[in-house]
Amino acid sequence: MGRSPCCEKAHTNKGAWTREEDERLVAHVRAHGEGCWRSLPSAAGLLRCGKSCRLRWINYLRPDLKRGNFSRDEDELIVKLHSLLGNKWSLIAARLPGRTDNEIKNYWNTHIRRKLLGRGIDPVTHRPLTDAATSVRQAGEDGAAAAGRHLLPLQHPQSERSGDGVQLRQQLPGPQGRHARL
DNA sequence: AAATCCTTCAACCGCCAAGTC
DNA sequence: AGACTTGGCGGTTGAAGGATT
Repeated sequence: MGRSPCCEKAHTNKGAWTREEDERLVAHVRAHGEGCWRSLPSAAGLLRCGKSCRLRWINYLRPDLKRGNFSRDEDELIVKLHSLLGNKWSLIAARLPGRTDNEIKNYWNTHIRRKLLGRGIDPVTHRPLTDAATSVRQAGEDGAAAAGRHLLPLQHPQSERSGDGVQLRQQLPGPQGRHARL
């Protein structure tokens, strides 16, 4: 289709945000709200791509973020929601006030997933590993040792993106639809 | 004390769906 | 109706810091 790039990459900064960039972004959003992310960088005097600004705001700068360690309740809720929704991190995040999809995704991959594997539970199916022959085979290669980074591609393939777990979502209260947010 | 390995998490990438013209 | 733009999502990467050897 020939999409235009989201920004002029040659003229944007990448990598970690500086304090000054954070301050500019926060000041701009406070003054103008979360408007058009595409035009925000130039309006705010930032050499960043709009996507990058949005991500930085949502995952780090938003004032209502909780941050800090996950409580036991949150931990259990994430597992429960994941068993219902799969890797729908934004939907899971919508039910955890003050948490972001990125934060939950990271927490899942670094903590919960390993914990479930340690308990002999398949983190994909949420069933005992011995029950799911295929999963066991995968987990054998995967193993607890691989619980860290570069995990196996999780299930819920592309096709599910379009389906989007509508039925599952209807079982739960709260925001609905693909763009349900906090 | 230095080197190496491991873990964490902020940030990026590519894709898709919705919205607009 | 369809081309195009934009926002948003999930997967992945890589730097930084901690743990281990």
